[in-house]
Amino acid sequence: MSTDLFSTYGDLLDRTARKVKQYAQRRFNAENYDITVDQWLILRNLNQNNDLNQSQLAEITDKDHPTLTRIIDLLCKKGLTERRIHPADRRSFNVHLTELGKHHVAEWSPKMAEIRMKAWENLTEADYKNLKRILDTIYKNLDGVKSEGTDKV
Amino acid sequence: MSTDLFSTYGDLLDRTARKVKQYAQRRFNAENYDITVDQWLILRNLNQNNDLNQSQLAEITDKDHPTLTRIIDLLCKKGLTERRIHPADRRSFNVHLTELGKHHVAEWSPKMAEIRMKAWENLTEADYKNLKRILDTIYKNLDGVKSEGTDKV
DNA sequence: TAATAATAGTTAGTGTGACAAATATCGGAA
DNA sequence: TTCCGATATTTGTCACACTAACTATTATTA
Repeated sequence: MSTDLFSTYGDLLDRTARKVKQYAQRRFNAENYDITVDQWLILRNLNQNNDLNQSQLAEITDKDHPTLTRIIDLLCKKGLTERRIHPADRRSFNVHLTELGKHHVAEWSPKMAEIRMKAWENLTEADYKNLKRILDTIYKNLDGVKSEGTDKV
Repeated sequence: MSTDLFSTYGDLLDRTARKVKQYAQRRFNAENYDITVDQWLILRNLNQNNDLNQSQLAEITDKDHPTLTRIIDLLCKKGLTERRIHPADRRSFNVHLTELGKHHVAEWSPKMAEIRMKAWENLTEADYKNLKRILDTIYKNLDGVKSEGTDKV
């Protein structure tokens, strides 16, 4: 494969991901939803699977632990989640979506879906499937190669 | 189009872009290249088009101005670039790739290309073209809608 | 049981992104 | 010439990503 042709896919991905996030955030702000895109990701996952501990939540949402710690801090400050001590393991917490949290997820979900759909104008379901396949392949190609060539570090 | 099907493309994009960046950064570190992925993007663009001012550079690289200011600060600290006063406009600088900067671009480029290619295993040129078309369409769909619905903000 | 390893989570440091506001300068109109 | 709206860059603040180091707790095992 030609090296040149593929040389900038990383920048392309980066700039598109940023655009998507930025667009969503602006729409959130416009609706006076006091929430960030990443915080919403956590809420959405908690809504489907409440009372996970932070490690499980980090796994599901592809966030690293320090990042998740801070996001949970912010969500707790807003009263949308709370940390409940794990009955059997005092090292870990169950992250619990509060009633207020559930309320906002229910209230905001329709608009969130609408906001997301904006990106798909002029694109088809086949495009989506292709995109998903390609991105998943890229992810897998680069995943789990943490130690490769890192002997000098 | 079904709303559910497309609901998580944002997370998919975000996580893939992060993986690509993370992989590249680890390889950079493994090679003892004292540079970040975003700094490299700037260097690469300067190499093709030296002595742009920061606004032009921000435009080309899709960085906002404050971010670019800080990246240039870091590159200047490393001696890879320097700010030269614009002969006609004292508000702006020409960002100049130094000899050291040029040297590193030349030295590092082959490895950078190799690192980028890793992501494309099991994928074809047609996949790349599709990916580019889809991401560009998404970008355009969301671009220039800054003010839409932002009346409350 | 005491020492050790592994796990859950937090904190700190650096780099980046978005946004708002400040500063300096430029260019044109009154 | 002076004023005023644009332009170029910087600074400050908050949020997130990644690494490394740290605390507390649990599990292992000698």
